[in-house]
Amino acid sequence: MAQSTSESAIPTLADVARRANVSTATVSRCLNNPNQVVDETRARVLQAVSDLGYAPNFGARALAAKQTNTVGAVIPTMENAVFARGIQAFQEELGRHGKTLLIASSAYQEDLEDTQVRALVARGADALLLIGYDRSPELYAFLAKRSVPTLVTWSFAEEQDKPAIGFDNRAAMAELARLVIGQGHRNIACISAPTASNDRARGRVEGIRLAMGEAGLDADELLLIETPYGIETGETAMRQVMAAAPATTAILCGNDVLALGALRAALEIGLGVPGDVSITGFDDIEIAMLAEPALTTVHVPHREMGRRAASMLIQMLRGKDPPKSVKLPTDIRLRQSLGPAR
Amino acid sequence: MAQSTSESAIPTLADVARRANVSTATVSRCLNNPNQVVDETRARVLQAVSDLGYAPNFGARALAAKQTNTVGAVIPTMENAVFARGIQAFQEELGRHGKTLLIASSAYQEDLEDTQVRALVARGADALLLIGYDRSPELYAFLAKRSVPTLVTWSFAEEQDKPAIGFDNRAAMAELARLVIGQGHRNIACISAPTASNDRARGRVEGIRLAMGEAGLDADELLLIETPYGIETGETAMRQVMAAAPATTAILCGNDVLALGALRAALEIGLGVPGDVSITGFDDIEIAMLAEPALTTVHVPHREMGRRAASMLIQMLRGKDPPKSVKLPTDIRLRQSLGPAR
DNA sequence: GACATCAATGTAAGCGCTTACATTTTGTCT
DNA sequence: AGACAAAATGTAAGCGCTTACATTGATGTC
Repeated sequence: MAQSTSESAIPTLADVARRANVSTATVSRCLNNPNQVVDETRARVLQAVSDLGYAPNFGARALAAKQTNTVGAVIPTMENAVFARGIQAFQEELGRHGKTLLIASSAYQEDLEDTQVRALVARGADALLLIGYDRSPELYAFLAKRSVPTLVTWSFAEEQDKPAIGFDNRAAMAELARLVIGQGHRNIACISAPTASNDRARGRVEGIRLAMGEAGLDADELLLIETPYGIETGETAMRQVMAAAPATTAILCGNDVLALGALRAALEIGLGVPGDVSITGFDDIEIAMLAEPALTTVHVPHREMGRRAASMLIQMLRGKDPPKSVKLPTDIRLRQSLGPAR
Repeated sequence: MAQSTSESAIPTLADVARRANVSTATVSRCLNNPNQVVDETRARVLQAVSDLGYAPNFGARALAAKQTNTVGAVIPTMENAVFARGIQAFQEELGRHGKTLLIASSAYQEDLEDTQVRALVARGADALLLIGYDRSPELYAFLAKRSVPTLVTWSFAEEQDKPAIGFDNRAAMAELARLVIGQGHRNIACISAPTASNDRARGRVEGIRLAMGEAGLDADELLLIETPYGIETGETAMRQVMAAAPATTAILCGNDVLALGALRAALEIGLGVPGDVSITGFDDIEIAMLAEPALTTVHVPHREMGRRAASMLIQMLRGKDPPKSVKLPTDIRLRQSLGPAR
């Protein structure tokens, strides 16, 4: 005594077929191409499905159909509201097309990202969303070999040939830096996320240097502090900046969270913002506007990016010609944390 | 001409076996129980694996082994920093035990949660993490039938028998409300997330009513506005509150984000906080401390909750006796947004 | 009425892996 | 050196599903 319709074990396609008095093929068709099956039969099958509480076995399905309707994404962290938002939009759009999203996080570690990408592929991700360009050639080669459509996002660089949808971190930050310099600031510091294997952070720093150069400042004089993502770390970095270079009047931060930390540290130290020092961020997360003083920052269309990334990936999945990369516009949100140099 | 070692197709176990001159069983063992294989053979196999760029097919593996080392989680949204943080910790701990996390989000919709849970199970999730208790009996029945270990989190209620790790939303909010009332507030309003199918939100509202009752206030007089998660929605709700009941002196919000919105609206309307009205939150997200004035709120140990949830789930997976539910302590963070009634 | 056509359904061959069981190799003991 | 146990490896049967191909039966045509 083993298999039987009434067993309490997990029901399979065959159980459903038996109960509905049809073949497994018909059940399968009911589930995947309902209109290939005549109404009456379909009703009977669906009834059996619900009677039994049947749910298809994903692994078996993937194995047989050689596709999973699953898209994978590896993001540096979920704690960053920015990724969270973009990914949420990405997921919503995917859902609209019947695709499921698998998320993994790399904790900002390149080797972990490598592992996660492979895990996602092994899991059958039909396509992948990756943040930024920076990763080992081996990984790219692996992806190419498995021919997994891959879309780079949160970054955009003319010189890269991989499909991407993002924005020009360098140009956006340069624009902001020009504004800062235009306010008379000459002693500038930057608090950035670690730039190793993070082209976005690197691009932003480069943007500052670019604007400094244009203004006749010595870009090498930029005081740069790299520190992991976090309000606390931003605070600490800010203290270091002011200890190392008390004459600093403007601190451009690589992202809003770091900027928020810097802001807090400034107030704690007794520095007025923007009276004594100006502080800027990047990303324009919701609270940037709520900070006291409100944070001048670079606004990025995260939700749009997420949504369009999904569309592009779906298009790639359909085997269309590789889509041309998209550069999304960013714009500066001028708020109180930036003022003229003292 | 089709299959062959040098084909550019995706390599399978059989390809590896052929190249290493062993059987597929040996390759499988090398990958799963390395010490069952003699060193020399293993080296040869591993070499073949890397030569070929082989990665196991997850679906096939799940199908054959009947387990996936995957844990699923359905969260209401990723945009809420609170879930993001807890889940991040959850994932880290799972990773330490060789498990992978699959995340799905329900957008705060009960039916979507149902769908997602089933999808996760179909995908082979060996266990599930769910937020709060509220969901249909059918879903619970389904989970029981498939015998998927399930852990409820972010909530804790004595009267529930499902394994859970969380905190007592009602008691925590009641404690805060007592403090507010202790400051002389009598005209109290609450801005809450929608309470339908959200026992956490409901518990928090109940907590306020409880404290009001204790203090001899009429709990029915509590002005309650329900609105989705968001700073903007919090702002709107705050305006409604003050329009409907200008005498209100304290607004208890169901979460920090709503409170931040309320705070902003208050300042816009020209109300001093806490001079004219006091505002409190719940969750103690990072920015609660940074708001101006800093937000009085209930601190919740999210990371610890996530970490311990992972441990519990792993224990459940090992088939240990069902773990007893855990109630984590919360504590009030008194900050400037709460002051005596005017 | 015989036959072609087409829609609905059935049959059965895998998909890539794990694992129980069978077989071979190695090592140990007398 | 032979016998035997243990270790290493091989063989092959599925796991639950999709799908190419085969079969059946209805409908329409001349």
